[in-house]
Amino acid sequence: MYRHLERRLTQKIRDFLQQTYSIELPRIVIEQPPKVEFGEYALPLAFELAKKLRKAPRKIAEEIVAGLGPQEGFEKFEVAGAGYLNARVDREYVAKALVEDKNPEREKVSGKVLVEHSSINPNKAAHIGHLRNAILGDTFVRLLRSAGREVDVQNYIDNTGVQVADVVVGFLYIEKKSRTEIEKLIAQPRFDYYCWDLYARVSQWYEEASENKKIRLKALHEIEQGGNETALLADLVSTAVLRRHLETMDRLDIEYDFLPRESEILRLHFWDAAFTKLKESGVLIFENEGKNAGCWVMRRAGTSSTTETTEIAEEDQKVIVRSNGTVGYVGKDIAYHMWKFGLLGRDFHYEKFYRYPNGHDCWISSEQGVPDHPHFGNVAEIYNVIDARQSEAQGTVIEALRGLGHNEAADHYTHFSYEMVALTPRCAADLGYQLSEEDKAKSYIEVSGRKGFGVKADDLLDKLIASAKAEVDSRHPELPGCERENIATKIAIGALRYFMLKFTKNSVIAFDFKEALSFEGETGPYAQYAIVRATNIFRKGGYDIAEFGRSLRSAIPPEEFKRLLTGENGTELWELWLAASKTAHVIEQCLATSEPAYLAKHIFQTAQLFNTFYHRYPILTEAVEAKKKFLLATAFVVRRELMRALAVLGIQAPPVM
RNA sequence: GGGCGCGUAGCUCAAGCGGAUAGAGCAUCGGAUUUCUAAUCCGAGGGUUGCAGGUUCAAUUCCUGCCGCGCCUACCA
Repeated sequence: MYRHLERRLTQKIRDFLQQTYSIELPRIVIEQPPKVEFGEYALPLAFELAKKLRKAPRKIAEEIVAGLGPQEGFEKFEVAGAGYLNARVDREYVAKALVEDKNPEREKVSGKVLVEHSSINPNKAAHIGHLRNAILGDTFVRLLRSAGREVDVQNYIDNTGVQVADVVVGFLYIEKKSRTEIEKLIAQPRFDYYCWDLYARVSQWYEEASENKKIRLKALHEIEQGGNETALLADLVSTAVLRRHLETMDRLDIEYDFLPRESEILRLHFWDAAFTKLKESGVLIFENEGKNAGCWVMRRAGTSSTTETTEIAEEDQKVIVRSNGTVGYVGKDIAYHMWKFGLLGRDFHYEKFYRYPNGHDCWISSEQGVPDHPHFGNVAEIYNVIDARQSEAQGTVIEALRGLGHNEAADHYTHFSYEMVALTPRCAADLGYQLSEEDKAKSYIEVSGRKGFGVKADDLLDKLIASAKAEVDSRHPELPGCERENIATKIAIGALRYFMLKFTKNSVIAFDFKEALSFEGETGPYAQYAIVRATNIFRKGGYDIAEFGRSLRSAIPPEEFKRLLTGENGTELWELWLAASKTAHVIEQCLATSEPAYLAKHIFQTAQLFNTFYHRYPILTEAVEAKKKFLLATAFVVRRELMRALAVLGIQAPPVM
């Protein structure tokens, strides 16, 4: 509703400026006044116009106010401060629309969106850094879907890289395990934990003797080649770990539609198709001299050519194809992204891989595939949720697309970049790691899978559930065990997802158990609790919520809204209604800036307002029937909007807390 | 060396492409008719927004220079 009125206001001002001054402003800035007493929208446009019109800002604002005339949904316009144009909405109008829950139809944006997130190396358990990626990605998917976009979710699996090779080397050369023994291990719960430790040991083992590193290289080649025992084991291990990753993410209600694997990119020769096009278009250049002699190189993203020649300075070169003819990671990524946009002329084969409890199937790439499958790829727009360290590589892929002449694809390629999750020195010490003096002085320490240094996703989730469970047990001993477990799980997910979303993307999260395990203050459970409180009001009062919602349209006469939402107390209540009206507006803002944190903040603020309201107004004991109805309507609308917004963050409120 | 990002309360973070008195949570201290469950609420203290200039009616925000920190900068993936 808020968003709807804002658009209307923008249009109105545009028309007015055009008619009165024949001025067209490229952008009409609309802000929110610091206090609701000043109105709901503030426009500083008079300051901007002052120079053009050679008049005092205040004077201009006065002219605009005088000339605007009435507008549906608005009460009035006024001049404030040195020349702000403030708009007051018609509170009755907004409240009525909220009660009726009619959403003004938005313009449909067509074209499929592809979001790639998670992309965890399938060689060890997922850790908190992966959680941030997956939660950000999944939330962005939910934001897009709530805005009516059609979205495919992909999780890229690098199953032929060194990291998988390392674990296979560990099984074969350190533990000397047979295939049957490995299969037995896979059948055990949390095979990914086993690999976590083994991976750390292998990394150590490489340091011990240089010939060990040669074994690694041999294993890597065998895996890339395929059709041998090492490759078979790599597939066995990586598939098992991948399955574990899907299970872990499923605990957080994160699902994928398709898992493209590097093994198919290799074996279906995606690179060959891309290589031809890249050579033809001159994106790739064969280097004859210098340290990169014999390689196919391209210009690194962010470096600009100083001369008009095709030569690239050596330090600006990015090797795509090595002198031995093998292609590196970026090259495969270019081919993969050409496929995403339907520009490669090749496709994967597909088969089903994982079925979620709700019946949704997750597909995986394969060499053979099944005849009947959904179509992936060939989309209009893509978002890659990949951490900030990869921004140069991402930029290089975009530049390659541009070089191939696919500017439109490049324009619709978004690197959804975010910063890493690190550990506070205290947290690292709690986990039992020896810290150097240098590390202790740092504000945070980077996690390292290679060193086995980090917090595993499942461990964190287990801890959160246990901690929530203890609280639920003491509060609701009367409930059956499975229900308490259910509630604790919802609270744990709420806490974890909110924790990962409340920071803006480009701030490094210094992870700390105390903060992450907190259920008080700015946390997911705080917002869930507000919803539970609203639910309790209806339950205790003997109302059926759904039925109450249906009866609401006719229950309160419009003039009652006007009366109860004005005056000093009314304005306080109005702030809550106003917050509830902003869901669509905030979602739109999150999408425009690729920043889910705005929605998290908004939910928290709304929950805060609700809790204040809850304390100030005892509803069920309210003697005046009309006022009671209105207060119930307030609780109903806020509850509905909070649930809606939390659902977009992938958080559900439990029935009781 | 070059590129990108960051520096805001004791701590962790906000602040809508420059806007009105820079806001939250945690921590600390002091309070809340035993109520629609306190996973809550109210209040207090705490700031020269790293430093120095510049642009502007207006700078935490933009520009320049310093200081400090992080990441990237492999014929590894």
